[in-house]
Amino acid sequence: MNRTTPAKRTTIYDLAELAGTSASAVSAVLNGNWKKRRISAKLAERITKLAEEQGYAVNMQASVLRRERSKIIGMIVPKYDNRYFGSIVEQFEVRARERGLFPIITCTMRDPELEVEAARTMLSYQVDCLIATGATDPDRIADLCAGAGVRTINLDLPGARAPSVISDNYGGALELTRRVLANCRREYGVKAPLFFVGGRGTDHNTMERVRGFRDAHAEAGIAVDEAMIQACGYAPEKAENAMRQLAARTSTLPRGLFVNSTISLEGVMRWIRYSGHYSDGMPHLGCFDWDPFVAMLGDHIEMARQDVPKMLEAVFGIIDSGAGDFSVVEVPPIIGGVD
Amino acid sequence: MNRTTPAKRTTIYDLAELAGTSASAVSAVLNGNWKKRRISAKLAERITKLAEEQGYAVNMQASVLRRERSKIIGMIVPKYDNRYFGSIVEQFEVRARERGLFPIITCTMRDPELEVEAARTMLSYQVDCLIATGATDPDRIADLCAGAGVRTINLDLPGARAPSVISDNYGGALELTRRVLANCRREYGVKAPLFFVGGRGTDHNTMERVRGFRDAHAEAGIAVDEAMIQACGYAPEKAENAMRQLAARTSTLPRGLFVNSTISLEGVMRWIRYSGHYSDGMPHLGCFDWDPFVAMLGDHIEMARQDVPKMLEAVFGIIDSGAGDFSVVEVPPIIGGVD
DNA sequence: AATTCATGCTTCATCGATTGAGCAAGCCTG
DNA sequence: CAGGCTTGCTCAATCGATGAAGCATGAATT
Repeated sequence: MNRTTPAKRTTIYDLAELAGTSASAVSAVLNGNWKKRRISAKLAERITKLAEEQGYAVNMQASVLRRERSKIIGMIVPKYDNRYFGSIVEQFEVRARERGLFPIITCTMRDPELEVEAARTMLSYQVDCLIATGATDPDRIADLCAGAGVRTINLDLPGARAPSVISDNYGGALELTRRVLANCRREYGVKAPLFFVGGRGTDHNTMERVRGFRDAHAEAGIAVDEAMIQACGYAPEKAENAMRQLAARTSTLPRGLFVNSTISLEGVMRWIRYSGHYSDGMPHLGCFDWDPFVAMLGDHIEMARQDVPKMLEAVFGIIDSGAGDFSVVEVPPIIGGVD
Repeated sequence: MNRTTPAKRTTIYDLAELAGTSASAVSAVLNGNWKKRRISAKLAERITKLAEEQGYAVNMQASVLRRERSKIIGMIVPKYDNRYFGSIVEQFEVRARERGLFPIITCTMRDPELEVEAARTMLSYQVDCLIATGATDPDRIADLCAGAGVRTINLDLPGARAPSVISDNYGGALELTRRVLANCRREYGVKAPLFFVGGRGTDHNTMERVRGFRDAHAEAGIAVDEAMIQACGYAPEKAENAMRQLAARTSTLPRGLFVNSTISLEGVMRWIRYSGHYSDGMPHLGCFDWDPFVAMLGDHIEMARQDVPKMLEAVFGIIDSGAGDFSVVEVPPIIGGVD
């Protein structure tokens, strides 16, 4: 099709020739600072019209190369398979565009190697700022960026070498656990510990949630055995497996579960449906994360919905203010049952 | 922090000086074609080591500016709020990286203006190829790209001026409708039409699904009234509203519904839960799209899961082969109940 | 000894946009 | 009418990477 005419793109030089002026004037007009450069309104208009007619589009590579700031903002994100990360990404894009920044996002499939690789690539593309969302090793990324003089902000999981914006995992888990314990007491009259399943025992969020989980039990005067806490990973299969193993070693299953993400919940629910256990009645569930369909699964479920708008507001607050301290902002999640 | 030392990035010139050689040699070594350029293995190794030590990263803007192909591949996508688009984006990234391409994705919030704006921006960033996913006006985008000599491929919704990869909407809807009709007949013994809700009446996919819906009814000898087809838009609120209106004008609600996306289903389910209707028993549902939690909502639901891996295989097949004809590839969705 | 050839580099123009410096013409001002 | 100021532009260097062309050096061939 276009093989014959390789569609040479219009440049400012082409426009300059057509307008009988210099590339410099064209550039000034097209990037809006023609007043500063004392270009007449007449010429400005002529150039603008020509550019439109010719379907001119700046070559960002050339433009970025010359300028000192690229106005590109990067984000790395683990997955796109749940509403939490989905809305983070959506809001990130909206807010970036509002500020005239160009967002580039890359998904690292929860692979630590890919995370670093992705960060490096983004630096190659001259991002002005990089948001590391749910990164396994945020400090490694912060170091990489510091070496290139690029700002980093951690989101969802905190780091020590850049400002962080996270959920109040402790507070959220504390309240969530309280509610599920109360639900169990109300319906079944039991005062037994819940089973904590999902997440990585090494990550900050999971540790904080476990702490909240423990404290809520302590408040209620319920002892929690080590075996009742299985941070087996986030994947559905892993959570499903943890449930299977739990069932294998206890005669009476717990009447309440604390599930550490919707993704893990996927596995838990699958197991509940197909294992035949809990046929005498659904256990009370608490899920640290929100999903609209989970909310419809029944009245036995409470969720902690992380407050994505507030979190992103905090992130861009840091960006806009240029704050440099490595503090951690904790945003309370919204706790509720079926909405 | 780095305010004092603006962290001047290392360039090939810096490395050249350190290695006592020329920038040209450094470039040749670092981008791998030093054999072609007859650089000695000794020098190559020295430069490589130095680059590593200095934490050198190519400036892609400069590199892309110079080369004729950018190896950047763009995708525009309507939303990240459902599993379908989420997995499209994930797989797109994986496959792009496999081919040494740099994926950039942008979400247009189903806004036709933003779609065009986003396409224009991507062209500015010199994408080699643009995938328009679920675009309202794919041909407009195709024209823009053609003007810049950039390939486009339509995904999810077809266009006339670029190759397209879509689901077999007709076939999927036909089979889905058949199953829901059969379920209704089995459980309730009724031979009444389903209610079609969600989607945009103007888009190809919805029209094809309506066609499948109609043909399945015709097969079963069931007449379908115009009012039973409400392509009211995708948003949950719109679907919820359509249900409300349906209930307001009929005395007996249909025993089966065809819901045109999980997003619309969100609204439908909400209405079912809170309106008080259907308290005598859930209607049989068919949903054109898949979600793991929807699959757990009960045994009254059938889903058409669009085959994302196959679709992306087709997309990259077209990219790899360089095919130029504007044909439409239709990939059959996977139909099933609770998985 | 003269010529050819391979090897291992360096030089320099180039991609397109940006911007500091500079220049010419017109207009005031004293 | 000389000197200064404003207006409206152009020139040319620059950002960093790339690759065609060219230039030494030494080895091989005639």
